Amino acid sequence: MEKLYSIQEVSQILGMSKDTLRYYDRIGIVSPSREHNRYRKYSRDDLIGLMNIQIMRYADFSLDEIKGKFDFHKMENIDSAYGEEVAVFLDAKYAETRKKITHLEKVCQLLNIAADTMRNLNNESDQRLAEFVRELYKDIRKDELEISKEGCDQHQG
Amino acid sequence: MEKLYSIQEVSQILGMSKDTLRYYDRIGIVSPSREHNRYRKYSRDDLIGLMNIQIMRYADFSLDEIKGKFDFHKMENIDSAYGEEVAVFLDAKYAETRKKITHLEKVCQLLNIAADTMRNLNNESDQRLAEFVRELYKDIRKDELEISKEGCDQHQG
DNA sequence: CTTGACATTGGAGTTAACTCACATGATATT
DNA sequence: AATATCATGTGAGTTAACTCCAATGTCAAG
Repeated sequence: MEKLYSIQEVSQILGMSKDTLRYYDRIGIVSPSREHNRYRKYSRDDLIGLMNIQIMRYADFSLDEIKGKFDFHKMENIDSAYGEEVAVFLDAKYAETRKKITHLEKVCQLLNIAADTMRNLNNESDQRLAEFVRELYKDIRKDELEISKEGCDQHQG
Repeated sequence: MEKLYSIQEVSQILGMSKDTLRYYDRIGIVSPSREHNRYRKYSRDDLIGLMNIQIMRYADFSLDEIKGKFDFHKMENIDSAYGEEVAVFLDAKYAETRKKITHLEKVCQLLNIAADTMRNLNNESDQRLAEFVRELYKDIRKDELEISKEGCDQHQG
């Protein structure tokens, strides 16, 4: 018979608060078995599930996504169709993440130029900042328009 | 006399909702002058302020940060001490942003390996994923510990 | 049998940056 | 005057992922 862990033990082992563990139970993400006294008892599999969730959260998956796509009861019997479905999902997340990186790279450039401008206040750096911001602003507006094309019925009140 | 813009015009020109503009007024970020009928009338300076805010939001500054550090009334008379203060602030934001990028690069790697694993289910890719996750998990826990060292009194319920 | 440390639940509070609903007032057109 | 379209302020709702609280139950030790 395998060892079962109390909520306190799991909290310490995995570094998540007891409230979070109870929350995950509530929303059906990891629901451990119970003792006769209704205390939660986490199995080794529960711990592994929780660790997987920590990884997914690190990878910026929402709890909804985790619940929808990575139900580990489904995962037991993986057929290749389901495998491919998940792979496609991961690909999409990858693309999304790359986009975020591109965005943040631009932000870094902006911050760099702006700090420089604040440090040595001359026309040259001023111009450079202004130019960069102009370019950026075009991008921002372009993104906005794309969004309102897809989602429709924004900003027209 | 310069042209003044109604809230509707500003909304269309800058692509922000009227509610957002009213919200910014409420919290004192951009508060335009009023007509006798209490309608908001945005000056050219107000528009520039709003565009600056759009840029800052793009750069992931919170409205609080914007309000605190980039009050454009202060900005009028920039002394070099204030300039340096802002520059330091921008530097910190830069470092923070670089950290985020590093994080997202790891996420990309993870997603890549995971998708690969889901596509061709063999021991090799399995191992690679497991290994990568192990490394990642160390990092995650390391970060957590650092946070609870700084902020103190977390996770010990 | 009381004390203390643990556990349970349900529900409310937190955060940021909006977003919406509503009752009402102003302006322009028919 | 009626209508349509704009504006106003206030307060409440939204979102995700917790986080906190209060009332209560369980259990081991002294």
